[in-house]
Amino acid sequence: MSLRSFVPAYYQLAEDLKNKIESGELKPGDVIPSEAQLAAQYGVSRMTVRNGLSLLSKGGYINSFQGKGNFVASPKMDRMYFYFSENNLLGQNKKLDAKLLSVDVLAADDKTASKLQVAVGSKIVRIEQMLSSEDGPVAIDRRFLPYIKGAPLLEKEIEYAAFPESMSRHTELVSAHNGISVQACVLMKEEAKLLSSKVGFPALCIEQIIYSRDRKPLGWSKMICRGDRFVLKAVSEPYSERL
Amino acid sequence: MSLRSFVPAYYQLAEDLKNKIESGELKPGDVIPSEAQLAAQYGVSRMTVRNGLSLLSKGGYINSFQGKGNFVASPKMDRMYFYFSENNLLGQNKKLDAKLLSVDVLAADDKTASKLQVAVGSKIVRIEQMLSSEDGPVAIDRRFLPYIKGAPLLEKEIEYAAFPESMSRHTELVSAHNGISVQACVLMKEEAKLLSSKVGFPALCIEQIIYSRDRKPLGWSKMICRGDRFVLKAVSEPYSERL
DNA sequence: GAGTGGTCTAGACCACACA
DNA sequence: GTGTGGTCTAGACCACTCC
Repeated sequence: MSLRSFVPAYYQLAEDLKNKIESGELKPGDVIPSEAQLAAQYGVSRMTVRNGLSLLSKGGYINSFQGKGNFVASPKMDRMYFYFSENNLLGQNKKLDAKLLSVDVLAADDKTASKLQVAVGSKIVRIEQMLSSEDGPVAIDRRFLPYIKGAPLLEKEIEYAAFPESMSRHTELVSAHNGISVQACVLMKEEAKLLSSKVGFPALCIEQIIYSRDRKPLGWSKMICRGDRFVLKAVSEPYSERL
Repeated sequence: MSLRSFVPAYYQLAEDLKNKIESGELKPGDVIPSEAQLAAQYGVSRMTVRNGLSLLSKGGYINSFQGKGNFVASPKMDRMYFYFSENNLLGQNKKLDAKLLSVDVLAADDKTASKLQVAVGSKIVRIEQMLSSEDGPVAIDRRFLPYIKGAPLLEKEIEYAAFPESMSRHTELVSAHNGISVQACVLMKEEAKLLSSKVGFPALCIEQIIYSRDRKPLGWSKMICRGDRFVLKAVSEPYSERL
């Protein structure tokens, strides 16, 4: 290639094509010039072209079909992403403050045992905390963990009381993943009191189960959020993975 | 390489390393053998190794640092995603049935104008529909679109009344993206009636704004979902993008 | 058969990190 | 300086699609 600026050639190529896609010059379904053509056009080798195209592919801009060509993809608007950690539950700027309310060791009841896939009556740890923003109380979070003596998870869990945060801190130790369900509910008496709200007011119930790499539940969290102070936001493309 | 099976070499390498990561042999933070070492070890060229590593990188299994090495990544448990379209709002198996209630052309009030970034009083289309599962009514969806005569979006929109579905059908024409917010609310009189429920019962309010590629709002949807029949589920790792 | 993307090689030079 | 990943080349053969 002749005049190389500071950005890699494959990146320039990807940017060029991306711009053509976003400007509408290349529409979804359109075929992209063949890799050989692009290589000639940009004066680079085919591997460099492929490097650029793989960027676009990773970003969801194009799809490749062997023997046919590279085609502009339709944006997947049905797949939504959001972050779920204490730093961004309420948006980028607002931070939540976590206050530990209680830590108990108790026997698992039916529901908890089923969620954690342990025997009914086995020892579990319950951690209760309150999350507040500058506006006041936002949510009550109750976590349940199997009581495993000496498990690093447990000890740190009690020390720093923050569910997804602390869990992800431990993923240095265990590869894990995470499932969330969001439901509408209303505040019960105790929750309303803790959240300085009123019984029957709308709330979000966010349940979270964290699994180990072999799909065993490591923890179960149930968060009750004041409806007026909590909004869950999601977008159809990853926040960071933009080209 | 000597004995090649049916899968590409780079893929085998990626699988090998993935298994080592998932089995715990390689833990998050661990460094992976250098590309040169892997190349020698597997008897392939360095580019082939890099091809395999890029798979792992794309899948979030490893991170690369120039001059340092490739490292096993910690799973990002704070990044959640879910699908939001009528076919999977309630899970994979349940399908929602959409019933068109009304279509009107009216003048934008303050709120709608602001959401759609149009002038107050300008013409907009309002489409109201009810979504039901086999269990009965689930949600009321109200959509607002700028009234643009002859816009393909609008006409099809009225024809097939399904928000994310129909919108994504049109993304063959316009690259677009999508923002959702989820809030707790309670059923108002009219909604309760339509949903065969009662005033004050918990509900989810899901607002969705679809943007064109130049970030102009193309549509605004506000969905009121019966709390007892609607659960939003999200997970921390892609279903499909697995290695 | 001609054209496409998929895989792969055996080198090369560079930018960066670390000692 | 040595080792690492990042970029790039100029070829090659294969599998696939379409004619």
